[in-house]
Amino acid sequence: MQITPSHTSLDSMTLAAECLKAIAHPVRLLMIELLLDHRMTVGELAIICKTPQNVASEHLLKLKDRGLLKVEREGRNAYYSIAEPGLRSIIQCIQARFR
Amino acid sequence: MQITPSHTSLDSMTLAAECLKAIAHPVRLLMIELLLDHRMTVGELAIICKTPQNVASEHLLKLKDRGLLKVEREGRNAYYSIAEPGLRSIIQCIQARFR
DNA sequence: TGATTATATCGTACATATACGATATAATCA
DNA sequence: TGATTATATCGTATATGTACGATATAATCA
Repeated sequence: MQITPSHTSLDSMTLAAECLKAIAHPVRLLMIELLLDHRMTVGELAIICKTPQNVASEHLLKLKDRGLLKVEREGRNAYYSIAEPGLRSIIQCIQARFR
Repeated sequence: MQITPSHTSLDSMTLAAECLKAIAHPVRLLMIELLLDHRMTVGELAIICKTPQNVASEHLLKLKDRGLLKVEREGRNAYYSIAEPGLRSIIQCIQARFR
């Protein structure tokens, strides 16, 4: 009988915690929720989330750096979209609890 | 057609973000995962999570203060258990992605 | 080319989170 | 009662996160 969790257990918890920390911000949650519908530019997200352009950009880069979002550049626009499919189910859980 | 999200949208995102922040820590994630099976004392959780007693206590109090855990005192033991049922589905999503 | 637009980056001030050691509280035991 | 055990709390040093203003980069337009 195993009582003490394996090392991989705490390791995977660390990975999961890093992902959750990236999500755990009101603006970033709203961005993810919006991007689950369709890709959007930094400017669009900034306006909808009522946040300055550079702050929106920093939030999006943070999510991208952790592999949760991806970006496609077209001209001077940057379209962000979901890169991590698992986000949908997590957001669904959160919506089920907080709406 | 509504483009700008309602105030309640950002408000509910703030609530959700606070909950996620509370969860977003390797030790607290592991604690929640363990408590989904059955209640445990501070000391048991501290040993299993390989963390000092006072640190474990602080993590548990943080989760309790946000309504995610509850505590039952019996003698000099404090048994913590899940208070927020929605935790189970969130942890399941995380396990599905990070195991 | 110069102006405008979209996005990214940088430095920084401030807040929050975390871990730690020491100690307090409170129940139980010898 | 005094010692032990389980838990909680406190002060603090350090790290991390966040927002902001200013500015850089890079594409497009007149």
